[in-house]
Amino acid sequence: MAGNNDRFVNQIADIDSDYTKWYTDVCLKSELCDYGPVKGTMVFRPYGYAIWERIQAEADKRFKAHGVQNAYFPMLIPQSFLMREAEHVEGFAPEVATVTHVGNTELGEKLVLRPTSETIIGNMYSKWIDSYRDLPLKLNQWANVVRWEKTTRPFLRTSEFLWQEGHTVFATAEEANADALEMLEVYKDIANNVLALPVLTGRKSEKEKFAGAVATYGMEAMMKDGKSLQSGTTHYLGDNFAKAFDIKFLDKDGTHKYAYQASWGISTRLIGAIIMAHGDARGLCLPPPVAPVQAVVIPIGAAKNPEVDAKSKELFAALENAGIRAKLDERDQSPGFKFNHWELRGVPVRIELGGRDLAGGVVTVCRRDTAEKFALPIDGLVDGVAKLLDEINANMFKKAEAHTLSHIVRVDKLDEMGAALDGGNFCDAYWCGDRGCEDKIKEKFAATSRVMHADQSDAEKHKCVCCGKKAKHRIYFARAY
RNA sequence: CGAGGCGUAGCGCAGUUGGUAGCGCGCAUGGUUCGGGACCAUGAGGCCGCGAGUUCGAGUCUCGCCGCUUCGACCA
Repeated sequence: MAGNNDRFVNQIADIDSDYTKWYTDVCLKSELCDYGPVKGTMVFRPYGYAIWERIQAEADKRFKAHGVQNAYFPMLIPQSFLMREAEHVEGFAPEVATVTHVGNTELGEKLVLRPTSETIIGNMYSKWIDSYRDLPLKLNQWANVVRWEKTTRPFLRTSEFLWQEGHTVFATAEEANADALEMLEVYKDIANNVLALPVLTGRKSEKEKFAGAVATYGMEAMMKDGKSLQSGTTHYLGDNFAKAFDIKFLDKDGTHKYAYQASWGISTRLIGAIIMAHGDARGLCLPPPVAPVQAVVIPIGAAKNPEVDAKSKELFAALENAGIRAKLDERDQSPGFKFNHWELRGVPVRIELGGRDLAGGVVTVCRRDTAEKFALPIDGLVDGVAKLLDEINANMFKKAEAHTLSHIVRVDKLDEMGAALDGGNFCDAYWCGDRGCEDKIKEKFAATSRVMHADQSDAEKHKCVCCGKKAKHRIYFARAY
């Protein structure tokens, strides 16, 4: 099924034998992105950027519903800002790029390219917040950030990447922590319903926590190779940054208090998640809500059949008018070429229209997620396609969820972990909470703790998978990107 | 930053014992085609990563450098 013609079998690497190569092939050959001239940087091509724009639109809608407004803060941050929060410096220092010169003149205070904006936003918030009446303050920015990573991969890890970072401020610790948890649910909603991506959500271990946070919560998605991808994080920052940046407000009781903060982010890494969770031997498979092209109309034999030509134009216009992102492929290429072209690019629905269809008053429809081909009547086609798009989205989620659930195994003994991980599984395990055990598991199996299980009720009845002492948490261990 | 691999056309590669560069895909033009990657003809496209050395002669041998990449360590 993969290759109709031997010549093209190798257009993208085989997904089963070389997943890594398959991934980069899909990224590049479906024209999502390209490598930038500077190592580790990535160019978003229009097709890839369009996916990001869809994610942005869906996220903004939800942020707005949570009272969040968009704003923008500068990319250049005084180096000293980064130093103010001890854990924060330590965590980010190794990967921060610094601007030292302008022309030939050395700068008095060096500037860093933001690796994240807690510091500069904290600096501004301290000016803007005076009273409890100014709270809560909920801002979000869509921005680029720079983190100079050693090894990079398109979408998953690049020296510069695009994301959104929400920064919220509250009068109380409870509200701030609740915000971090609420936003995690928003992210889960986006993952599930926009990206058809099942995720595990929960609190992260101290080791995996954001540098400067009191608590970090994350959502983890399982890729087709069984590795986990951290797909979004929310942080309860306590008053750590408030103290570092002097964010205080005069409360109702007339006393000055430090504010409590949360921050949260999702990035273009989500596009990598889509690729790795849904892609197959034919390439990309895009969930309809983010697909730049949801349905492609392919006329067959239009050059010799004016009716086909006219009808395909008419159907295309009808789809567009109904708000379906459609495309009419009238290129002078063979149908098979076009089929493969759009399948590689993950277009959810293909509509074939030829003389044979026309005679029967139907079109031939092929859905990308299942490869099923069937006829749909031309009358009412727009509704049929709209329904099909919803169904595809639901099915893609179901399929990914089934894969995820069937690849989570309970592991009670350390020596079972290696086999479980090698089999592409997440390990559902109990853990004593000690960093030493996490380190040991990392060293032995190259796996890390991902997020804590939603159900912690019986954790203390069990023993740590690593050291055998009384467990504190139920948590997932997995190999991760 | 440690260990391996690789640098030849846009991409993927071949290049025998040293003799001045080839294949497939892609691209361009014309024609025939069009229900799963069409075919024919013609054509464009190369600082063989860079720099030294050996040689009458280097893509090929030697040394140095640079770049990329896979696996580790570090991370959204």
